[in-house]
Amino acid sequence: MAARQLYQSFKRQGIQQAVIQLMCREGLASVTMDRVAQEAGIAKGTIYLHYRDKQELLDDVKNSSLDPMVAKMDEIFRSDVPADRKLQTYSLRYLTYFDERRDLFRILMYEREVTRVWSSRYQSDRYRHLVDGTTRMIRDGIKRGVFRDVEARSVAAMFVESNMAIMNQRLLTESPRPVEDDAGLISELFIRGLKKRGR
Amino acid sequence: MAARQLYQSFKRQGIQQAVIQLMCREGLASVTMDRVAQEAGIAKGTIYLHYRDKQELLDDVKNSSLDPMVAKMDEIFRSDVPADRKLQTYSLRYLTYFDERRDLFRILMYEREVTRVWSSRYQSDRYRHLVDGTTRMIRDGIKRGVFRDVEARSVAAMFVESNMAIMNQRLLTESPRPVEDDAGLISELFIRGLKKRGR
Amino acid sequence: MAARQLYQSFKRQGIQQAVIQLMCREGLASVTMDRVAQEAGIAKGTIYLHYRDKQELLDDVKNSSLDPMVAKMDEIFRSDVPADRKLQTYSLRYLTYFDERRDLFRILMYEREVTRVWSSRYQSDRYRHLVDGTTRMIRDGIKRGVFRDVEARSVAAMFVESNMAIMNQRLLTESPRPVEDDAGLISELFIRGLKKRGR
Amino acid sequence: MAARQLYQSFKRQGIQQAVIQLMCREGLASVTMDRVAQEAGIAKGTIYLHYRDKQELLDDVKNSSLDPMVAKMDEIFRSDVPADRKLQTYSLRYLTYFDERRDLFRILMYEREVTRVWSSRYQSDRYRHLVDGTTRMIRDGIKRGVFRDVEARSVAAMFVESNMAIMNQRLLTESPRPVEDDAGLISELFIRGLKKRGR
DNA sequence: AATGAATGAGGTTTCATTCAT
DNA sequence: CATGAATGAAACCTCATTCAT
Repeated sequence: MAARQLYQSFKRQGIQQAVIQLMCREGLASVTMDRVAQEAGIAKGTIYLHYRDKQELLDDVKNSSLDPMVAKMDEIFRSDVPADRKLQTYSLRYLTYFDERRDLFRILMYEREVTRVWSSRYQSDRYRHLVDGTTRMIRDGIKRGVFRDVEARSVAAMFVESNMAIMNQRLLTESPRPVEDDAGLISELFIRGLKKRGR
Repeated sequence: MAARQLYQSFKRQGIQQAVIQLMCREGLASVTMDRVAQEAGIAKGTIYLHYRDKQELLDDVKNSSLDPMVAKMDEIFRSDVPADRKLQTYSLRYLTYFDERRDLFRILMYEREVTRVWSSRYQSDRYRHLVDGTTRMIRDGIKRGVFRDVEARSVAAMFVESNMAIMNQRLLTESPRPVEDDAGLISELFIRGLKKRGR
Repeated sequence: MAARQLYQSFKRQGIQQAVIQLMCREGLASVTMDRVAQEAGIAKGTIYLHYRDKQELLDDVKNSSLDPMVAKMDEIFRSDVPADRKLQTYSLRYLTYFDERRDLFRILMYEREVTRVWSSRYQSDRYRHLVDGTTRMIRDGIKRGVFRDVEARSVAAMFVESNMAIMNQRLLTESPRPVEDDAGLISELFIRGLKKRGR
Repeated sequence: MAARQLYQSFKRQGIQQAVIQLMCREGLASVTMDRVAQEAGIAKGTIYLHYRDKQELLDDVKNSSLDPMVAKMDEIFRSDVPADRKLQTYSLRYLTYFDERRDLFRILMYEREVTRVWSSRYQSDRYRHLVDGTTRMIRDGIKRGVFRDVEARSVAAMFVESNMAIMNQRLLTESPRPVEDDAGLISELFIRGLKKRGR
């Protein structure tokens, strides 16, 4: 049984890899079930043994590409450091994650044909999860007197989006400046903005 | 001559309306050239007298929906008020614009099939235009001693994206709180973050 | 009345010219009624005042391009010189005619898209006319004892086609040899082939 | 493997047959991918498993109809008989080939809409191949003293085209005379024309 | 006589999905 | 489990022709 699961998982990974290769090499327009099967070295019908339909496959690729990032952020949320330190770490790890997968995400996010794959990030569980974690983080900062009293959820959304903004700018820049600089810029701005007056 | 232009423009509006109706009612997947023609009450071929192809039509819908917003922001950039005041006005007008077209944009931005219509907003002229204007605004604030010395372009990107973030949150919320509250939140955060120390 | 006719004829020439320009410049695929009207500087509907439909227009272009050639050959048929001399003149004038319109006919005859315009040359009146004239010419030669007794019509067909063959070879050759050489080759071959034994 | 190939070939033949049936019965205008599929009793999409596009299908029909003829002529070129005898055999076999497929070629060659299928025969490999073979044949005849010294290539082109001319005349004639007569006429003409003087 | 906007039938091609082997 | 040939709905686009002005 466990063996079965493992095998399934292994097969799915091969198919996902094929999709990613194809997307990176030729754009989403080339990601047809035919081409995916060909690239994965299996028959077209076999894909349907692992995925109900194409959408499920693409969603799986999406999730597999971003879940590790969310896990990394979760680690930060759970870590035992001051809230302002967490903000700094979040920005640094977030930007670094996309930096290390530049080739994949540059295509995933900007190729015109790809965009449709992504359901709006704003209503996605993943986005909400990041905002939720950040919200708790900020509330914790407020409770501990590190931050002043603000509407935590809205600020969290802005923080998450600001990191996205810079991540996007970096992906679009041929040679972005050191990741530490950008991460520092974001976190400093928010830390200042959240600082209690007179402190 | 002018009459011809006017007529053309009138016809194009009718087609755009058909696209918007269709998108709102049934999602972008239903926006086929056949359906658009049917909805507009004209023949399929007639659309092609006004638009070279489907992409051009969709782009036109996109532009017609957002250009007025950009124009509004431009007014702010050109206005003669202090930079911090401009930030406040930007947020208020920006959020209000989308509030007033909730029905259109809720669908334009979240229907899975629609997304592809939008070339990535991060590399679009419109996005760049907003960031450019905001950058000049911030630089002006720095020069006049209203803001401390920061990397204006990055902060501008964050400000623009933060407004997008809140706009998105509002669209997704059934009954969002007063637009003034959210606008105030964003601008206050950035004004604080940009304030000169000791001031 | 005569003025009306003249005007009609003038208009038709303009349209024909447009077709020829278009075919030479962009290939038959670009010869749509829209483009023809545009090229001729008139409205699309106006073409239909002069031609029942597109086929009639194309046929007119075809005829206008080849009728002068047939007329030239007719002159030869009617001329008062020995049959063998006529064969020589036919070849020379025929090849020269196409030489002088190389640009037009190279496209008219070899561009894949153009071919369909031509109804088979073998059943065309023009082809038959040439074969008929040549047949009479050969029969005359036989009657006058210049040629031996052969099935005139078949030989005529071969002669006409042989001239076509060489014409085609010349059109396809970048720098064909002197037209006199090729014309001489054809006529000499047939004159020999038709010569009475022992002569 | 061999079985797969055989099956593919079998399927393609079915599709070709459908095209031919359709062309013969209703003209090329009726040869749409829809009708072909219907006639072949398969789905439209299935055709595209065998042919990249319509052009490839039509080319295949063309080639399959004419390749056997070229093969027959090649046999003659390779045979070990005197050059003048080869000319006779060429004409006889050539005319016979088209006689036996009268129904197909009468439509393939004269239906107005069909013509476009044929890229100009003058620049086609097939035409060149025939002219090449005939050229070698004539050169051989010259070398062996059967023919006088002529520009072999031009004469070959004329011979090939003359056979075409008669073939065409026969297709257009309801009841052509015996094929031996026409074949004899052509070969005799050329043999005489190529004969060394005084022989 | 001239215009040119409107028509809409008709064409080619793609590709996710199924199912018999 | 795996295969891959077959399907057929559906999409986009063209362009000859008409007709009200």
